Amino acid sequence: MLKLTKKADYGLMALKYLAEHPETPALSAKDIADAYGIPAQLLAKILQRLTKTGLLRSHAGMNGGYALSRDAREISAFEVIHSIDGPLFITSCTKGAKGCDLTPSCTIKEPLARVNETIAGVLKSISIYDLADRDPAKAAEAGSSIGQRLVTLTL
Amino acid sequence: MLKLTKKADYGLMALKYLAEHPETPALSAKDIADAYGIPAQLLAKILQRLTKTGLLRSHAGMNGGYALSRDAREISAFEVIHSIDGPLFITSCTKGAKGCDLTPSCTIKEPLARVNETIAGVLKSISIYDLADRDPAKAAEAGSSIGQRLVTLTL
DNA sequence: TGAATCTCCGACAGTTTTGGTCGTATACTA
DNA sequence: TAGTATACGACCAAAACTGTCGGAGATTCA
Ligand code: FES
Ligand code: FES
Repeated sequence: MLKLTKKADYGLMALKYLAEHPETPALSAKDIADAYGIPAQLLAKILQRLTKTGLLRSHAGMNGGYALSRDAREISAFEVIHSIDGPLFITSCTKGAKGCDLTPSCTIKEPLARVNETIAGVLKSISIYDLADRDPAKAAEAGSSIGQRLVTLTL
Repeated sequence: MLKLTKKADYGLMALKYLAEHPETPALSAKDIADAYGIPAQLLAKILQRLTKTGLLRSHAGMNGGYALSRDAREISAFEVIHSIDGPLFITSCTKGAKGCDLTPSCTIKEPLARVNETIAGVLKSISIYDLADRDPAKAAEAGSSIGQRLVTLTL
């Protein structure tokens, strides 16, 4: 139904939270989970996956936790979603592993792949920083035009 | 996982097929299903839904079947997907019925809604006609630049 | 040393969503 | 009236998603 999983949602929330607390050296999974009221163990697993893909840096032991491995501006929503939900593909037949059974007959795939790319492009153009709360003052100062991105779809 | 359902896929295929056969007054669900090798009964249900939402016109009885209710250029992929998969979109908490349980804490929803809108825009800018096979000659003549759409994302 | 805190990781059950089937009622044509 | 085709709802099986548990390793601090 073209919606991202709750896990990816949680992951984005967590990264956003980390981006909003750059001063702290690390935040534990429980800290973040409590902040949003989401299952701690589940979030832990999500953060672990994000660590494995290099978006986060982890530190065990007391006062340990997770921290962004790069600047929030350098982490795209696409990377997060991709890390958690795996390769992102619109077409129900994931071309990755094995082609769809009815690949020969279906000629719809190619144009949809373009759409897919476009959506990926949109997601790639959004960084965690974009998601994080800006100063209300800043938002007011800039009026409504906080940011704009142009995406081209070639079909 | 951000992928559209097989049903929507089937629906798009079927419409594309209808768009490619404008001469025939109507095509039965079985005809189309056979052409692509997809379950006939399932496709029938899909076409019925598309009929109910006004994208198709149906006709029972012998030599009956389905036909596009408008020009293929006037039917967007968005409409098809929306008809089949229901009000779609990104955020795991469907704002439609009832807000998510943790709506207050989650500040990530608004920016994602913009992304959502952008994707919807992409889908809306694509018509069944765009999906249908063009004459190979035509494609060659026009070179690679068959069509381009611009989508703006405001965040 | 050892207790406390935290990450790491696989396995597992409960629920929801999908994909697909069946049976039947209805509409239209010849 | 027989044959074809849509309309619709109930139903089921398989897959995906969400969330939980239990244990194993790191790290810090007393
Ligand atoms: S559905 Fe698999 S190739 Fe189109
Ligand atoms: S997950 Fe429900 S409001 Fe964000």
